[in-house]
Amino acid sequence: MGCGDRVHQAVQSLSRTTMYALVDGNNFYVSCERVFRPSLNNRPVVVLSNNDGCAIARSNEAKALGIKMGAPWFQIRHFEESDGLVALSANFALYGDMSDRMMSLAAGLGHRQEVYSIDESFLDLTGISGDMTLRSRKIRHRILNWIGIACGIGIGPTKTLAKLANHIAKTAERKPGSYPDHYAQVCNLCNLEPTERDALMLATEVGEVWGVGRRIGAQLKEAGIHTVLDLARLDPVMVKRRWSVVLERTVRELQGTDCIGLEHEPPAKQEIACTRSFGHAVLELSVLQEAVTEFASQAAQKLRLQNGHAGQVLTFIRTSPFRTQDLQYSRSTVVPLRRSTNDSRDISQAALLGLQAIFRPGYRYAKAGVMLLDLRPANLIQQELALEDDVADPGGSRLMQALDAVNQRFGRGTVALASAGLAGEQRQWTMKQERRTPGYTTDWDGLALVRA
DNA sequence: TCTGGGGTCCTAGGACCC
DNA sequence: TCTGGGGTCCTAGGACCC
Repeated sequence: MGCGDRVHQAVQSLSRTTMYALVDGNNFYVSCERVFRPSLNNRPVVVLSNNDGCAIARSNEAKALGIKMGAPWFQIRHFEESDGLVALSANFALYGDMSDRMMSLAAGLGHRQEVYSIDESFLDLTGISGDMTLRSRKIRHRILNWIGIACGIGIGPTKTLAKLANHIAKTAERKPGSYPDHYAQVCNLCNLEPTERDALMLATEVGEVWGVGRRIGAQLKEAGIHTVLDLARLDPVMVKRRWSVVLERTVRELQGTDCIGLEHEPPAKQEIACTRSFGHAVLELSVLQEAVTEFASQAAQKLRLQNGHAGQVLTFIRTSPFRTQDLQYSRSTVVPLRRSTNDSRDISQAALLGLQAIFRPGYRYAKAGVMLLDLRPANLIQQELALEDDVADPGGSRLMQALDAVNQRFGRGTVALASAGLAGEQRQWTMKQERRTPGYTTDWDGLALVRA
């Protein structure tokens, strides 16, 4: 052991060594669907994005067919005939509800939890005594038994290493022989001898690392860095100079230095977006106006839900980049609000003003969206002289509360702004969803029937 | 014919201002 | 002959994540 290593160890023992777990549901959306339709077990299944556009979740059997993440449905639908592939429209209300249940059980693993995405959470295990691998297997078993979702659990001294361990745990289970079998389902990198850990890093491609995407991955390989071990052995200072401060942090995390840490509470959002691709190409301004009004009101409702105000409204429209034969057009614009607000009417008005400014006739529009920017807490209200309308209902907040309450009780879109147009089939821009499963846990009409 | 949605952070160029 | 520098805002795009 060199002098530098000894100093390093001394520093490590002074500052308590961190330990994180990452709990991640396997093929999450597909697993949620299978809980209520066991007939889907052992079959290739994909869950499709909005518009039934592309695959956003795949069962192991679907992965084995070579179906890639994000594959367009029209390119893979032949597997329906040839291999019995089942495709379902995404049912996000169901997945959100299953997620809540899974998260509450996963929380039992550590003393703090950061819910990172709908199917993943980090747990802080720092300072907990006992066998973390055993403890993780018990939690995993409980989630599988009580909720019906299979998870992979990875443990490491940094979040990036916990992510890597999680990848190993899931891959070892799905592809026997890819890693030693005992890493399947739960992989704890904190327990390993350096030679064991290096062997795992050597067996893993650099592109699997959290923070290394397609582009950076290709650049690294170009530079002769093929495995996680190659990346972990680079000099962080060189990495910062040649690539970026972001990749430097990733390298340090792979070397065991905790640079990211757990988020104690979700940070305040900086923007709220509502964007959609259309079921069919849209040419008329009037149709875009309906869609933009609807997106603006939905974004405003999200904003009210988190008790915020927005200072700016961004509107964008664009053609389909996949239709290379079409003339392309993509523009966005930001309209500042006179005063920050969460009132659907003011926000829609601003969004429509923006649309007016960027709309050009003669294009086949494929997508539009509204984003709320410059967000702040609603309690920081800028005082100004009340206008006549505002005297009875300052800021329109009582009207908006009533709107939200009605829509909460009777379903989204029961009460809407007139410029959003009529609901249902008369709208020319709504998305296709032809393969939707029932809301098994979120809708009384969707309850599963059990026959004795 | 048919290719998602919601986020974050970073960079760069042009317009404009002093 | 010789034409600054720094700041901000806007717009666009790239990279990553799930």
